[in-house]
Amino acid sequence: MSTSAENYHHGSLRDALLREGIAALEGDEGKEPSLRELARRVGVSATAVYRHFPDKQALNRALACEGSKLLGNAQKKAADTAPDLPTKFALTGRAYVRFALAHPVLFRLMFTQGEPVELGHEDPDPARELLTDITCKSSATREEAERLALQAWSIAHGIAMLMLDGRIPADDALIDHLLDTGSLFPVQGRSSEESP
Amino acid sequence: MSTSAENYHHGSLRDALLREGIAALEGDEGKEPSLRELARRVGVSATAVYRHFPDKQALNRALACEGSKLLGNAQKKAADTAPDLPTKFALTGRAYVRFALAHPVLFRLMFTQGEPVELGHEDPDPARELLTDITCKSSATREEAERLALQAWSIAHGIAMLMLDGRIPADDALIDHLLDTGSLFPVQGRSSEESP
DNA sequence: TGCTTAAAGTGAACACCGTAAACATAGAGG
DNA sequence: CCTCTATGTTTACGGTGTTCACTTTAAGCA
Repeated sequence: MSTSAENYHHGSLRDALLREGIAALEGDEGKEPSLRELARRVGVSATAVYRHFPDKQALNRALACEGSKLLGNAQKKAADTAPDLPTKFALTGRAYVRFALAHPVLFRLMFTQGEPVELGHEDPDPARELLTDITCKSSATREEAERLALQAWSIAHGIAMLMLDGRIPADDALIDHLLDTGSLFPVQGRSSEESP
Repeated sequence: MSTSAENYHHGSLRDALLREGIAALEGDEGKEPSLRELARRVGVSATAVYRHFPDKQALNRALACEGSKLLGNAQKKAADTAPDLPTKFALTGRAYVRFALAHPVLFRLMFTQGEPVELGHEDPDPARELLTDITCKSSATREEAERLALQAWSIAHGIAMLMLDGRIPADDALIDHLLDTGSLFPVQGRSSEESP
């Protein structure tokens, strides 16, 4: 009797905390749940959490990690529906901003954590990996590709944050309008007419 | 004896709170000071704050407002040193990101507030005003100018946030590298061949 | 099988926090 | 001079993250 069920010692508290934590973050309440509140929901004493995470920040980091995976999946799914590279590029950015708007608290948490989240052991943020992957194929030099990736990331992140903070109307059309850099990013118009 | 000195009834608590608040936000401690801590620094009981602000969020909004003025000044100063429009555009963006890096807690506070800060009664964010002012002079249509302004704001804000969150190295050279949109934003190369 | 042991969960306690309510004081104005 | 009101203080409540000493439980070894 020790497969993975929730028994006396609750079995897998860690997983339950992460699950309930993500659920709470995605819920409509605009605030991240307190440690005690989370423990309450899982049906466990507050201090039990400390058997699995050294402190609240560590819990948050784990949740942020979970969020990064979700974002990565959303972007990958979006990219897969696109036929060509420019479309992939555009849809990836759109998915990024939409994810932020769909899960505001989680998205904020993912970036508010002190250090960048280390997902697995070696591989970095899947979102970023996908992005550089795309730009690499459409730029001459590697430096140019990296710069393009960072610029694209910055503009998407900026749009997301400004919309989250109510500085810019969180309008779907506006997302595309701002992300459609048109003449801006060369990747948009270069895949078919390569050499100038 | 009631000019503006700090007397028995402390005179101008409101101003003192704002002053000490900004000082605390600009200090090296990476955390925004608690209401009680702030009151302690000013030498007043915690609940005295509530005579001047309905709650902590209101205090924060006032501090954010103060911060917006500081940012506006920094940008204006940067813009004034530039001879031509493209340079103004570039230096404004650079000042924005540098301000964020120089005052991380304050900058975050300015945007984390629920609603956008209303500075005076009518006039909006001075930073944004300056920006649209610049893009208006370099774009054909008003729509094009607004889009350009929002895109520029987004990329600067994105860079600032990503650097603040440790996603991107907070490197001065990198700021310019990413902000130098070069072929990206048309305003860069248009001021000399524009017909006024 | 039974004993030991370490992992996992508990409750009480501490120092904070934001906020509310009742009370105190000082300076202004009739 | 005496009152009134703006501004401050004390006390108190519920919430938080975290520590500590304690109990329970399951697993491993004799």
